[in-house]
Amino acid sequence: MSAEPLSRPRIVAAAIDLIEREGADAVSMRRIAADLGVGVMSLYNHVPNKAALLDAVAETVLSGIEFTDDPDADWTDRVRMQARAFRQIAHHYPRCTMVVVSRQLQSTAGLLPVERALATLRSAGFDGEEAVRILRMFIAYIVGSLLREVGVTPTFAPVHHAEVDVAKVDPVLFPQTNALAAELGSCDHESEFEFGVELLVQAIAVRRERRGG
Amino acid sequence: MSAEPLSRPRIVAAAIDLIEREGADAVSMRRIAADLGVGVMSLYNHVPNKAALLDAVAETVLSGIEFTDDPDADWTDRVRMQARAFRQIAHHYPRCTMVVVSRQLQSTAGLLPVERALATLRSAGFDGEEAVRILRMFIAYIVGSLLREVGVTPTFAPVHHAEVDVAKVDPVLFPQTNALAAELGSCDHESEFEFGVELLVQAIAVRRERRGG
DNA sequence: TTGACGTACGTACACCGTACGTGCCACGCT
DNA sequence: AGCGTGGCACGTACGGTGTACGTACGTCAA
Repeated sequence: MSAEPLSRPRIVAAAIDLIEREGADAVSMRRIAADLGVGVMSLYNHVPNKAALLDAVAETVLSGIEFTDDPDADWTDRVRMQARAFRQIAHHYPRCTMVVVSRQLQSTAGLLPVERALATLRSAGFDGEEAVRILRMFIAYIVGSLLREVGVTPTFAPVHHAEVDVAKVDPVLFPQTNALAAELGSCDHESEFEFGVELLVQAIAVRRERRGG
Repeated sequence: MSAEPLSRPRIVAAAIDLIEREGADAVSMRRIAADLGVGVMSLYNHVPNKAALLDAVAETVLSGIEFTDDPDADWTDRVRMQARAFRQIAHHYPRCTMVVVSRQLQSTAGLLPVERALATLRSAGFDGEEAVRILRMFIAYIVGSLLREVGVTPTFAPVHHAEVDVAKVDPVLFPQTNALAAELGSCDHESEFEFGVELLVQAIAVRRERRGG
């Protein structure tokens, strides 16, 4: 039926497509095989098992990050850009994001952003230990932000936007939560993300100056 | 066999036990029933389905947070304490952490920390909108940190400690990563977490002063 | 020509979540 | 006391899952 002869990249692409269309829960070897018009066990000629397939999905998504690093720009701008690059892929493959962050992988795809970030921080004057600490903090913040943004919707629910259902919060037990229900209920992910990145960038900038960079 | 008559709390406790002993992947209704010495379908008299059971697990774990909030303490200390409280439960239920962060729940268990944090931030002089933004940023950082700390080990692997395998990194393509392999390979989660919290606390403290709080 | 090898595929097994029906028992009402 | 009723434990069964294994069919080397 299909001219091309079934390959690992084709299988991974089908998996990514399926995840984006129907969510990570819909992924099964049988389903992917069906989407490719192929027998189930044929997949195992190219992929050792399902876990490895999901790892490959994560790696492929991660390697799609577009880094437009400008060495002449201010280091703070470069940090900002790299943070946004992570968020871009999460925006491009929203349903895959959970898969990506769920599996830690030490492939070159995951290492390239690390290399870029470390280089940027070193060029900003931070020593190795500090660069690693700062990188880890940024990664933690970005991962946490993307998880919130993606919403971790297990089903096909149309992105239930309200974090807090106003009607259900007891004003006596939770006065603050109730008073701020409007703010808690809506969330501009873009500006929220930028707010955090800005705070972090300025915090490490202050730290750099104080150290006498 | 068992004297007590099967109840929702007993089921949830068995699930938590199982997750901590063998990981989240080992959880199945049959397995939980077997651990309780009970028929599989008996569980469904107390829990509508597996997803709801995992939600209950998350809620139970989350409600185990011990808040020792001191209203007389400096607001920065209170923020630090609340951040550490989150990390404590992740330390106490390491394998459950992924389950907790994977499911967003709007129960009172999840709302109480929110209420506490908002109250603290409001008492520090931040207005509602800012308090929500800051809270979201802290949650993102904490969630991201805990995910890294937990390691997201799907199998029973003995907490593979090295993030970067030194031998596999090409020094030409990844000079920074290679040079900092030692720092990247080991991670004192405690001090790493504190570093981030401190940076965030100081960043929002600066922001508060600048605003004229 | 023949052998080996890689690939596609079907079958089979153990396990999963859970819908459904059945029997038991403890209770409230008459 | 007799009876109805409702909740709980349980067995069975169905459609799904990952994947081990055996098989058949290409293509290419000797």
